[in-house]
Amino acid sequence: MPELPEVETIARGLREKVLGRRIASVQVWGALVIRSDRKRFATDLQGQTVQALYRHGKFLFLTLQPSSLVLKIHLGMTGQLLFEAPSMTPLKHTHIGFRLTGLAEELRYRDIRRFGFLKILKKIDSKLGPDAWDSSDEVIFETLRKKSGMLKNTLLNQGVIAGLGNIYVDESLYRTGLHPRKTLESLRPDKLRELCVSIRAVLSESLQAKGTTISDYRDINGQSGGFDQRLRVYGKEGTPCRVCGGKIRKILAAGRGTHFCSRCQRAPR
DNA sequence: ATCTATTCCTGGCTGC
DNA sequence: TGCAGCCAGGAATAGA
Repeated sequence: MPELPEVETIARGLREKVLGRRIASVQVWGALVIRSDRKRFATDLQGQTVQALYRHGKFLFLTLQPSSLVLKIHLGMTGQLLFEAPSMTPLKHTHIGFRLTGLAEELRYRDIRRFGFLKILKKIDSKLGPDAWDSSDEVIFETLRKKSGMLKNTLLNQGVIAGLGNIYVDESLYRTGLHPRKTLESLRPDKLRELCVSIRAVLSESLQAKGTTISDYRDINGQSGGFDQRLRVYGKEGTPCRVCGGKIRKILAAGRGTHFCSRCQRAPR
């Protein structure tokens, strides 16, 4: 499932390929992933040049000229952006194809579970908090300092900090020795600082490995990520903690499978 | 303000 | 081997 490092990896690859190119045509095989006016989708995009590509949290924003419209993309759980030869029969669950001028391959959006979506907007919208990677440590620290609630809930909330998903929240909390059900307001400033450092370290390491491959994540070249081997708690329930030998457990928190070390990460109260 | 439950969806896994 | 049932979860939304 693509979280910040995976989406950033995709964004970097995409920029190289699509910036400055004009969208020659748009093929729609499955319109259900389009969350704006479906009738207008292809015609709005055709003839537009991709001026810039931004990532904010797990969202991608492609700004288009001359219309100034914005194509907003979220990959959900299983969304993939792939470059394939137009002659190649689209893989099952491929929904949209973009032909770009001067590019032999076609950019295709594939999404098995269809939790992802594409949307055309008049301008970049943002209900998101500061990006977990692009913002300074100070901004992340100050943002979290003003918040309350359970760590797992708050860190997953994209309106607070944008980009963290289930995997990286669990991994960050593990590294800081914090139980996912602890509250933000119960943390001393130095511990919160430590959490911020852990978040950045996990993201940095995963980005270097080009992300984690869980489910169907692939970058634009169809490559999977390499961070899987560095996961310490996510998907490791029942195995011993590498630090203390305690048992890694899995509970439900914030409606998500939540992994932690029963010894390193003490439950509140 | 914060939290939980629900909806969307399909492939993979479990158990019989 | 087949198949039913369950599980995974990001975002949006309703309701507590």
